[in-house]
Amino acid sequence: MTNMNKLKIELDIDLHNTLDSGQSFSWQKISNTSNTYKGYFKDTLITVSELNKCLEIEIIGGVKNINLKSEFENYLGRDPKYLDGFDLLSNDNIINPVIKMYPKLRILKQPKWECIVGFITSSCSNLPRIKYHMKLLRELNNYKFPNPYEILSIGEIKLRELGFGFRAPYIINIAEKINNENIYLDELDQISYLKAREELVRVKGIGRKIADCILAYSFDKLESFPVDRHVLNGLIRWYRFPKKINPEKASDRAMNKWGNISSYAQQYIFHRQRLASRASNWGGEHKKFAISSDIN
DNA sequence: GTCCAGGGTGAAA
DNA sequence: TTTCACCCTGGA
Repeated sequence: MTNMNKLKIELDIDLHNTLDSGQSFSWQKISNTSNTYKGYFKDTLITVSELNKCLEIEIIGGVKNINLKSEFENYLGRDPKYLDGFDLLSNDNIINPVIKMYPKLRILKQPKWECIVGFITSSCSNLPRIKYHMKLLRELNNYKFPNPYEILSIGEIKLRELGFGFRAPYIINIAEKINNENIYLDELDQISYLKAREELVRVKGIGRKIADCILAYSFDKLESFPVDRHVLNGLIRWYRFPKKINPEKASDRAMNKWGNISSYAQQYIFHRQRLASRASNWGGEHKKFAISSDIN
């Protein structure tokens, strides 16, 4: 007898570094030893397991009338190896070893609204806390992620009670905008990266970094190069960007270098920087990356 | 107990 | 261009 709630997808993907390292705030590893993640995909509660060159998905709860296979496959984005300009990355001394280490890392195409709320929430916070806040929003709304209208009825005061702090009015603000302009998100999808970014940055609470994250991780605009403090340090350290360059200028410069594959360049640099700092926290060197191009 | 930083942003100096 | 407040939490 087969379990109707289980299905397989023939994709070879690094779940940990794709689902659970900063792009998305929906996933929780179910145990330290497994390679299984649990979370809501749209409003369907599932577990995803990384098996030998394929994924096994099980529906646990929530909305069930969904074409999970094709929608989840779309969510997982595209294999970067086949994207235009990938050789720019594999020929890069700094990035090449990271690709070798994380060959199955992907950039997601997340549901837009949830991604927007997530990254506004991320400002000056940390991963566990962001995930906790996003979970609270679902719990408040019968385990469906509240749409803009529902966010408005929750209201700023309640959001502050939940711990969103200074981010609460920002979330209300964009909920109002989207609630008033029904097609806003679809329009952003249609226009160029640059126009979409200009539009997002006009919204109070969304600056350059958050706009870039949203465009890269849910709008499939891979020209985007989000610069946070880790990536900024990486660019300065490995690419000799000026020591006092500001994040926006650094992002411009990086986009200029990596063009339409910038978001992947950013992910690899992010992972490299994280590993390097983790290694130094252990008091050791990161041997795998101790190559001649490593400056200082 | 105090201090500080955590994938930022916006307003004022 | 630089500085600072904004919420809240956990660790030093």
